[in-house]
Amino acid sequence: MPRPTTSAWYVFSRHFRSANLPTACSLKAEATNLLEKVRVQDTRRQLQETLLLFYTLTPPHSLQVYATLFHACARHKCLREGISLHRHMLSNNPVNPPDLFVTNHLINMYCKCGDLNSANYLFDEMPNRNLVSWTALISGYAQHRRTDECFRLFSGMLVDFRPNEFAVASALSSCGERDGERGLQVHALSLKMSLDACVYVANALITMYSKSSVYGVYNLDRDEAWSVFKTIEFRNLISWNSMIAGFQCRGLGAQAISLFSQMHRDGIGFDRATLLSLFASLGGSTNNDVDFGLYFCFQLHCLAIKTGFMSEIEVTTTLIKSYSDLGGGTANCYRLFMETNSCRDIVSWTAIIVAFAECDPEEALFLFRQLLREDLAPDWYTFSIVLKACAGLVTERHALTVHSQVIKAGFEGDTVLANALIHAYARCGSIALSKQIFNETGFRDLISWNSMLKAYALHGRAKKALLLFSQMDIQPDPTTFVALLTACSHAELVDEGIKIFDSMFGKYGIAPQLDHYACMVDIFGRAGRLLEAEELINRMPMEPDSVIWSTLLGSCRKHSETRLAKLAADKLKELEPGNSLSYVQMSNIYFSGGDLDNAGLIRNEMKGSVVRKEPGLSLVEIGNRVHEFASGGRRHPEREVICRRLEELIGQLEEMGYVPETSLALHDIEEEHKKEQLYHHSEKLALAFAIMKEGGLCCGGRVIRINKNIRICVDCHNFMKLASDLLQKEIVVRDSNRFHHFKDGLCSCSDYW
DNA sequence: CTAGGGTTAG
Repeated sequence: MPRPTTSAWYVFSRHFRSANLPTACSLKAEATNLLEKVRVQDTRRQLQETLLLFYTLTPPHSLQVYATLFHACARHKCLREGISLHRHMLSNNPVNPPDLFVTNHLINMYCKCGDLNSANYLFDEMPNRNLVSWTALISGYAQHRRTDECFRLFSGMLVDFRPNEFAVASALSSCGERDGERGLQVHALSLKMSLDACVYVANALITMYSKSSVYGVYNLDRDEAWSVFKTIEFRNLISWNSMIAGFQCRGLGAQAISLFSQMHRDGIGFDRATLLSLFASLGGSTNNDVDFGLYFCFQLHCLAIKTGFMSEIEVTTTLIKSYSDLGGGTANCYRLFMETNSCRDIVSWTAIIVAFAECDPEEALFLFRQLLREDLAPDWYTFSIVLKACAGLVTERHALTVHSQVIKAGFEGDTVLANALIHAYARCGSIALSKQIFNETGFRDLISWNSMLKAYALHGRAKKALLLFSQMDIQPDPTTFVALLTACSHAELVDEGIKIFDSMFGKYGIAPQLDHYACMVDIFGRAGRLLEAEELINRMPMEPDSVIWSTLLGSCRKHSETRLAKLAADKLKELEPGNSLSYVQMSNIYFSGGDLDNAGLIRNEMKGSVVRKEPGLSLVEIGNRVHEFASGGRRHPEREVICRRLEELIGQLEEMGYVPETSLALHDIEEEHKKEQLYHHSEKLALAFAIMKEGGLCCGGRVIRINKNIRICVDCHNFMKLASDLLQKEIVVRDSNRFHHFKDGLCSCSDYW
């Protein structure tokens, strides 16, 4: 697709680049014309070059030119450039009183760039305002989710003006997820004023209804956004884009794609906004699988390359996000990021850190350090995602560092960042720091409470969680109850759990979802009340998922309940054929029950299939370096020494009464081999390594932290308890499920996990 | 000038 604006710009810039300034200046009239085109499609970089050129031209300039440039600054969110242009205008074209037209542009520019204070100031100082001034300010507040101010402004406007379609549209655009009521009122107002047929209003209605639609099973026939879309007589590109974005924000990727194909068939064409919504809809979709998403992501990526849209940083940024959401590989994301090269900004940096944050937090932090070396200031988006990466690391060292950077950057006390810190400190084992942040946060939202409850649950502090819940001063949501029920299940609080589960709907009107049923199955199951767990599964209003069955299977394993275990394992195999748990657990159950034949059968079945047991991995951090241990320890270069230290330790522990739990191991090999297998579980190797390198331990050498990818086994649990006593050290193990704080021979979980 | 359009914690 040819890009006329680009070629026009190049004619202009050639004269400029070749330093042929007289020629360029003589093109001043033409320049105005070209500047007009700059605002339509060109990139931020081209705007910056245009501004450089503009400053070489002799003033005075027409206000029209300033207005055009302010518009371009607004579109590219170039606040710094906008401010210098504003100053330039004030010193070269002093107009008193300020021109209404240009001031409206200025308000728009400051709004779009996020400087609402300046916009508001200009607005207040205006001797007279028109509808556009009001509308620009309202949409500015709308874009920054300041709903209440929007409606105050809107009512203020109604005093002096009869709203037109733009004013109504901006009022609609200010409605957030929870402002459906107000949205309806504005819709009614637009009907009264006969503005509802106007495409501007209809487009805003599509967006408003998409955002505020109720959750539940999606039904196209009951989609208000869709019914608005269908009735628009003359749809424009924005109508289509808004509808695609509407599907996107409800996670309906397949619908977004099918609307796009219809667009294509109807010959509508598309722009970058279309692509942005489409990519986002594929990444965050719930109604189609990953293969579908990756397939269309790739197709659209090709389309974007062919049509030249990959030169736009926004398109690349959102594509990075989609590929990372769909598991398209961090390497691909990184390649895309590298291609952005010259126009990288803080948002694209944040996107690439997002791509790494969960699967490779260390790489994410490495990227963050690289970012700090650039001339870009991390914003609170960046910090929140970096803290998420910190939560995936072994020690709180990184979280502490980032915390100090958050303070230096002036974001201290920000609720979102406080929430991220609560989460990060808790995940790194420092629940005291979580609580400190929680206490010091001036404004706590639902996520703050949920994060703190979750932190207590993770550390098995059920009583504290329940106490905190009783102090909660806002409406809980489904996540609140997941945290509470998890806490109960980790502390054998069966009756409390039942009470909470019943109160969910009875007292708070929240219908239990799959997560909550899984927690209840866990509560019953761990406590050995397996029949009650089974009964609950049978009367669930929805189909149990793999989490429910693997939870039940785990409980059956703990209480050697073969019949239910077989049922759960079969269901799990059906739902997740690749999950090794259904084989491993079943074989263990048979084995510990002495049924070697069946145990062997299952193991052979597993060997014959493609399913492989997830290898146990433990991470321990020594002297600012993370060391990874796999079961058997073959990977580590210092394996020999570590094994010798471990054997020495085992000898000492055996004197204290440590008996290897060989009966629980998976293998029917020789007793000695079994022991060997157990001895070389990754967390034991990690511990041996940590005490070998004792000098370099963090936290004053008192606490050893180990992160594990799967649940700790009974034997390692016994081992850690005794080791904490022998070594007089606190050992903190985070497994896939929760934290275990071992101290003086005891574990914080009271052996119930 | 004003409707849609990149990164966001549990």
